[in-house]
Amino acid sequence: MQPFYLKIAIDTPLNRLFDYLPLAQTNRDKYAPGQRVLTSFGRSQKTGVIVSISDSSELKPSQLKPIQTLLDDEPLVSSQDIKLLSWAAEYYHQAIGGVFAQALPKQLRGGALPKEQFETRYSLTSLGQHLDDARLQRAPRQASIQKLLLEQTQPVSSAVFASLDWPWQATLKTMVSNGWVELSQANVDDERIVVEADFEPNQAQQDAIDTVAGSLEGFTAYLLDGVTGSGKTEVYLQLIQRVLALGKQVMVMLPEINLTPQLADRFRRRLAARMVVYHSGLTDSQRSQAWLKCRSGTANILLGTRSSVFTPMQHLGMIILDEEHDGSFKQQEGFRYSARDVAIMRARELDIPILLGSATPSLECLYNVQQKRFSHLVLPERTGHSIKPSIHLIDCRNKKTEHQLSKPLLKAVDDCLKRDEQVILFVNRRGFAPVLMCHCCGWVAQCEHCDSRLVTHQRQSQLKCHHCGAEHAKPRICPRCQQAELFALGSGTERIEDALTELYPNTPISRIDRDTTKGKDAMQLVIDKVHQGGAQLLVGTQMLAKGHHFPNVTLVGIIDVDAGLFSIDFRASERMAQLIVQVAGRAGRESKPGKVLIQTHQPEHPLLQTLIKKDYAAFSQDALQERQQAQLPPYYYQALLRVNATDERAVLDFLQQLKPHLNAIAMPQVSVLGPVPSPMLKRAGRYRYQLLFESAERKSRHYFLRQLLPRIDQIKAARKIRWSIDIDPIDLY
DNA sequence: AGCACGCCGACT
DNA sequence: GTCGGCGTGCTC
Repeated sequence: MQPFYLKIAIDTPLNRLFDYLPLAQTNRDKYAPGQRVLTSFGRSQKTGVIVSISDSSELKPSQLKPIQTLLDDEPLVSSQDIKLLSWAAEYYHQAIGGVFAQALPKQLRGGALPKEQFETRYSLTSLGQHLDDARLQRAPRQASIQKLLLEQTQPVSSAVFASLDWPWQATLKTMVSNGWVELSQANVDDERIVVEADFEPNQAQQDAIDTVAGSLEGFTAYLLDGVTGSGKTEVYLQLIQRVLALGKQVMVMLPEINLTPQLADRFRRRLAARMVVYHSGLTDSQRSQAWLKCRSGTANILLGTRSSVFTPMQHLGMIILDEEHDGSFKQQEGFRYSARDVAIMRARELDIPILLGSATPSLECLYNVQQKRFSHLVLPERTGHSIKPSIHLIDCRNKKTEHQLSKPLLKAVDDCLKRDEQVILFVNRRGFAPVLMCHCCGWVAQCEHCDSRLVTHQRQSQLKCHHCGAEHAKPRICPRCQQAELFALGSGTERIEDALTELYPNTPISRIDRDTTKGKDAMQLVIDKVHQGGAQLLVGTQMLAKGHHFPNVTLVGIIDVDAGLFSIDFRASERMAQLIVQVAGRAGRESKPGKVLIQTHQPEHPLLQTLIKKDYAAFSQDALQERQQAQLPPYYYQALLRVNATDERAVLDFLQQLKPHLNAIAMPQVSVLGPVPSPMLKRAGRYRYQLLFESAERKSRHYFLRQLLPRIDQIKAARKIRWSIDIDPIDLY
């Protein structure tokens, strides 16, 4: 018999597949790519996924071990998904085994049986519906259960009995054995009644629906561009209905967990569909159940966050990704990827449409629209439904401010509070102050683990690194010169909150940032408080810009917009504009449109002017044009090579040896920025350099890295140092 | 990445 | 003697 080898993806940082022998006396047709296997790997045991089956191996048969167990008879991962995962591993320079591990829920990764569990549903039999009154009077518990079930029009889960304060299980069991209550197995979350009638779309919505519905077969990326309240969700709903009618599944992705319940409710009221939600808040078994139900087709709608982009779907017919511009679609640590871009790739491979929705589209997407790679669907503002807030700049040049609050802003706050209305003050920075400095010697609190400055958190008397999460007690004296003259520079939400408490001692103030909304219900408590109405002040970070609408807020103050205009990060001004538009959109209602005041020292900045005089669309056009005129590409692909070692010379030697290689493979489209000057910093006895690669072309970046990485391996000095590569997943297909 | 092996100095 | 520090090499 011809020997064959199993190429297996195993969860290890080593970026390669591992060859294993099949079990003794087994035939080749027992094996298929996508099956999980249990292997002995090194000294430990690991589960892996068969990626391919091959006639050859680079290792001698004596070096190979057989697998220990074949866990699946049928492939758990489809060949299309194997292709997608292999692509993602290569594209994001990640170890393939790790990528496969991420794509499987924890239980399945551990080798659990891929068995769907179905919830039991209860309904009355016709016998149970017409029980004798006298008999029920003698059995009050049975009567209560019958009453609950009589109210239902379809079989229900045991959740309906939750209101009973006695052990209903035994009584129910009796009723089942008497033939009064019937058990059935349920699909997922399909216990719903469609209460809302179909909505009549307006012309723009209808046009968008018709355009997409006209080409449900075949890949197209659509940018659905519409301001808050223009009815994007309605377009989604109608298109979902059409795809479901074809017997296919739809994947709907949102940037954050907090946004899922709202949309899930809306789906339940409108769609008679079998929906599952998938996000990091689920338990392990909920996750694997949701995953399996998407895979088998038991569920036909998946509503999920970034991590759900790899969920297998048997008959996926369309992908919808809402708030396309949102940074939460990027996984920033570990396996760095952009769920938006993976979703686009997935749609392309499956040859199905993908809808990217946003009120403030990213420049990459708008550029792709310009290049005719994406199709642009615009929903204009709906008249009379939501009124555009008025935006004004406050020129802060040469003006006195009280804790960064200017006179005109405070005047507007006063007026607003007098009218019993509410105010949002937006500060895009948590904590008390971003810099802690010594007045005597100029020492600045720096994080020793990374290159950022430590932020003062006065409430906990701590210094925190917002980059890597390091925390220290706040020192009382300067660690360098021992003088007790430390002062906090700049302000974050805590400091603005303090200033407001002083200025408005009788007005309720809520602070909304990651620190105050950590608890399970903390966010909901704040929202409830705000919805009670009355004069209130809300201070917060970008959390305010997402999800919740505050109808009684009529004034939005943006404390400091200048940082967004001059950051080295080329995406800062775009993000700033998105935030202004989003925060503004959260406030006011038809009868009381919001007013937005922006404090700035750059009132004549052209991008700011365009944004306030026109709108986000004009701003983004200008921003793209500005880059073109400066001969800059619309966006960059970035990669960061981190090099560190125990002594500085080793790093310098390494860089010296790397230099000729860089010269040999450098291409005009790729610039090597670095070593980045500042980060030559001592870090627990280690020295560290960073090389930043920038390229405007995806192809050249990948070519470059593919050439470079093996050369790094070749350099002997590399053995003495550690290096890692980090790729900013700002990529489109 | 982990983890074991092995070589060397320090200490009961 | 032997405990443990970390430099080196390996995982099919």
